[in-house]
Amino acid sequence: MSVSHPTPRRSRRKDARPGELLDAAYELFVEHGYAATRVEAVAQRAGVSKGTLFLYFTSKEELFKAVVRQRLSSLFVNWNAEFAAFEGTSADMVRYAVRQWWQHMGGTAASGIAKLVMTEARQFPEIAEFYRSEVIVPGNELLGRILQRGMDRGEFRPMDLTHGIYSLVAPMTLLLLWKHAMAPCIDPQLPLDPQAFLETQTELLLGGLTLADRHVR
Amino acid sequence: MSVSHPTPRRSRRKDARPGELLDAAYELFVEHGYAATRVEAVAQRAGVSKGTLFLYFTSKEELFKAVVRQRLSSLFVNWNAEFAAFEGTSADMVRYAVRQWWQHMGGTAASGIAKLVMTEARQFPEIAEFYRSEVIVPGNELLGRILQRGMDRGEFRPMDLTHGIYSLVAPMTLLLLWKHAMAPCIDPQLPLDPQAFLETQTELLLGGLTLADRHVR
Amino acid sequence: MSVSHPTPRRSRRKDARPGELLDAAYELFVEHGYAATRVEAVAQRAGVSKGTLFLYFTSKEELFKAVVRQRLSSLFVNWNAEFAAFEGTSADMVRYAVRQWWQHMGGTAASGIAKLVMTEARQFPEIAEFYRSEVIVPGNELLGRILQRGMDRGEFRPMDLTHGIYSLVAPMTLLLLWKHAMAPCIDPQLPLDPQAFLETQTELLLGGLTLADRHVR
Amino acid sequence: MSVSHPTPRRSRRKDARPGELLDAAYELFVEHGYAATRVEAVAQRAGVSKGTLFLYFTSKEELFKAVVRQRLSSLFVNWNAEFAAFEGTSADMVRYAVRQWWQHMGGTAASGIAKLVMTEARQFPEIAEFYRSEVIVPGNELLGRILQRGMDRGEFRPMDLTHGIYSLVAPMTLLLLWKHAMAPCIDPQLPLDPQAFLETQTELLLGGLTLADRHVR
DNA sequence: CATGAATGAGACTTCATTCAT
DNA sequence: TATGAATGAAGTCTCATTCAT
Repeated sequence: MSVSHPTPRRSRRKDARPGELLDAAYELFVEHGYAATRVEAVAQRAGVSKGTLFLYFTSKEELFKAVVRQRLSSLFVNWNAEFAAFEGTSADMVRYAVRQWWQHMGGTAASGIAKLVMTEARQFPEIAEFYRSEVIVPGNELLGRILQRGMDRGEFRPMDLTHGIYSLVAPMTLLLLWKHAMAPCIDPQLPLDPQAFLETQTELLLGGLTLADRHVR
Repeated sequence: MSVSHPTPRRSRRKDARPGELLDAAYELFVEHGYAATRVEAVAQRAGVSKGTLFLYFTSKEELFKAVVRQRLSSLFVNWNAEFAAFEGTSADMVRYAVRQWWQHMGGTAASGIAKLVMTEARQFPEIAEFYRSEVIVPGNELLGRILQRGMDRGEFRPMDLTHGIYSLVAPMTLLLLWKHAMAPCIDPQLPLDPQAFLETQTELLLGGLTLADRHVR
Repeated sequence: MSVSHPTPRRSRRKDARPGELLDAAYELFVEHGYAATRVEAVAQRAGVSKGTLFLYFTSKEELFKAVVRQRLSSLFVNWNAEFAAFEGTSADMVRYAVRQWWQHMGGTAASGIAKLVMTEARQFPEIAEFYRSEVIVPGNELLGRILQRGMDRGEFRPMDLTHGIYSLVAPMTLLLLWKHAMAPCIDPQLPLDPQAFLETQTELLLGGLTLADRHVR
Repeated sequence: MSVSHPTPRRSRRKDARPGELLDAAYELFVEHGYAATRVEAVAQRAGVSKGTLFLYFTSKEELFKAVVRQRLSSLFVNWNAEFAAFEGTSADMVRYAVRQWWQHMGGTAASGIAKLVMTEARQFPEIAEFYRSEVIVPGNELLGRILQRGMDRGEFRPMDLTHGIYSLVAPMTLLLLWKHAMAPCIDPQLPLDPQAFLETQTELLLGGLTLADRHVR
C-alpha cells in the first residue's frame, strides 16, 4: 500500500518470473486442482498479467508439468550418498530415513506435489510416469537397500522386501493425504500430530522387523 | 408419428434411471475426476439424454454429491453390531476387521469413493464433512473400540489410541490410492498384491501391539 | 420486424442449420477472408449463437473447408455428359462451354469460392488440393477434350493443348478476380461488362484457333 | 557495460533498417497473407526486435501499406517515355510490352504485390485505390495507347479498347495468380511454362487483332 | 417423462502494441 | 536508437444448463 519506492509496473526481471509463476501455480494447483485453477489466477498471484504467463510457459499443461518437475527434481540427489556412508544400526537408519523424509518432503511444500500427482495422474500420464521414475522408484530403492542391509547384518528378520518397503511408505502416504486432502477441510475435528505419529509408527514397525529378543526364548 | 398401441419401451424402467445415472457418474468421476467428467458422457453411459439427467439431478454438483452419498451410506450400518457380538482374541478381531474392510470396501468398486474424496474434498467441503462423519468417524471409532478392548483385556500393550487407529488405517489408505491413482497409470511396473500386503502389514502391526505371546506365533 | 408468427427462438430445425451456417460463412469468408471472419459473426448472420455453430462444425477451419466443399461439389457432375453428346462445330462447343461456365460458375455465388481459394490456398493446402482435383483438373480436361476434338476434326490448327486450355481459362480467371477482389473496392471507376468481354475474348481466341481461310491463299 | 571505444556495430546501418523491414514484410505478407503474418516474424527476419519495427512503422497496417507503396511506386515511371519513342509495328510493340512486363513485374519479386492486392484489397480499400491509380490505370492507358496506335495505323482492326486491353491483361493476371496462389501448393502436378505461355497467348491475340497479313507470319 | 437443439458464460491462448531501461 | 518484457483486448472453443417440442 505504501508507495515509497516507485515499484515499476513493468519491472524487468525475466529470470525471477518463472519462479514466481511456478510458486503461484503450485499453491493454486494444490489448493484447487488442475482444472479449477485458472491461469489468470496464477498470473494474478504472481503479480503479472495473463499474457506474461504464456511468455514463460507455452500452455497451462506445460505450466503444470513444470511445477511438478521443479518440486520433485533434486529430491533424491544427495540422499543416496548420505545413506551409503551411514554407520550404525539399520534400525537407526530407518529412523533417520523417516525423519529425513519429513524434513525434506512430508513436512515441506513439496508434499503438495504428492496430492497433485494422486489427483491428476490419470489425466496426465506423463506426470505419473515422471513421479514414478523420479520419486517412487528411487524412494523404494533407497528403503529397500536399508532393509536389505538390516537383513544382511542379521538385524532384521527375513521379509518380503516389497511389503517391507510399503510398510514404511504407508504412514507417509497417509500423512500426505491427511495434510492436503482432509486436514484443510475438517482439520480441527480430527487432530493428528504428524511427527509423533510417524515416530510411533516407525517404532511399531521396527518392533516387528527386528529380531531382538523375539526368538530368544 | 403413429401412436397405435402404447409402446412400453419408453417406460421400460423409469425407476431404475437415477440408479443407472449414479452408477455411470460414479465410474466416470472416479476415472476422470469431477471437472474432467462431462455430464453428457454420464448421460450417454446411462443410456439417456443429457436433458434427462437434469430431470433427476438439478446440477452436476448435486449429481456428484449424490454419488458420494449413495456409495458411502450404509457402509457401516451393521458392522458395529457384528463387532459388538464378536468373541475371540482382539488380534483376531483386528484381522477380521481388516478382512471385512477389503471385502466390503477396499476390494470393491466402493473404493473409488476414497479417491474421489481425496481429489475433490477441497472443492466440495460438504463432501469432506460428509465423508468425515460417515466414514472416518465411525471407522475410527470401530477400530478404537477394538484396540481398547485389546488393552482392557490385557492383550495389547497400552498405546495412544489415535496412533493405533491410524496405524491400521495407513495401509488401507495406501492401497486405495494405489488402486485408483497410481496403478492405472504405472501398474505393470510396480506390482503390489493388495491382500498379501494387507495381511503382512496386519501381522506386523499386531506383532508390535500384542504384549505377551509376541514370539508365540 | 413483424412479429406476426411467433417465431420460436429455439426453432428445432437441425437439418436447416448447416446450410444456413454455410451460407453465412460463405459470404463472410469471401468478403473478409478467413482470418478476419469471426465465428461469432457467422453465427449471428445465421441467426444462431456462437455455441450452435460448433454443434455442426468442430472448428472454424472445418467450417471453412465445408464451405469450399459445398460450393464446389457437383460443379462438374453432368457437364461432361452434356459435352460428350454435343453435336456441332467445335467452335460452337467452345462458345457453349464459356457460356455455361458463366451461368454456373463465373456469374454465380460459386465464383466467390475461387477468390477464397486464391486467398487462402497457402494456409490450407488441403483446400488447394481439393480445388485442384475438383475444379482445375476436371475443368482443364473438359476444355482439353473440346480442343482436341477441334483438332481431330480439322477445325482447329494444331496447338499446344495446355496453352490452349489456359488461353480459355485466363479471361475467366480475370473476371473472377475482378468481381471479388477489385470491383467491390473500385467498381464504378473501371467498368467491365463480364459477358461482353467473355464473348469478345472467346471470338478472338477462336479467330486464332480456327484454321478458317488463314492458309487459303 | 564498458563504453571504451565507440562500437559501430549497433549503428551498423541505421538507414537500411526500414528497407530491410520492408523486404522482410513483403516476403512474409506474400507468403502468408496479412493476417497470418506476425510482426514479430517480420522483425526477426529483418534482424531487429519487435520494438524496433514500431519505431519505423506506427502499426502493422502502416507497414503493410508501406510495403505495397514501395513495391508499386516507380513501376511505370519511365515506361511511357520508352513507348512514346517506339518505332516499329504495333504488333511488335505489344510483344515488347508483354516482354517488358514479364521482365519488370510478372517474372520478378514485384509480382507478389498483385497477389497481395487481390487477397487484401477488400480489407484495405486504400490499398485497392492505390493499386488502381498506380498500376491499373497507367497500365491500361499504356496498353490502350498501343492498341489505338495499331488501329490508327491500320495494323489492327477496329475493336472495343477496353476489351482489347483486358485481353492482354488476362494472361498476365493468370500467371500472377498461378505463381503466387496455386503453384506453391500444387505446382508439380500442373506445370505451366510462363514465358512460353505468354508468347503463345500474345501471338494468338495478335492473330485475332491484326487485320491484313494474318497468314503472312 | 424424455429429448436434444440451443444457449452463453467462461476458459485458454494469441499477438499487436507499449514503455521502462 | 534499440530492446524485449509486459500488457490486455480479442478470438476460438467448451460445456453445464435450459426449454420447446
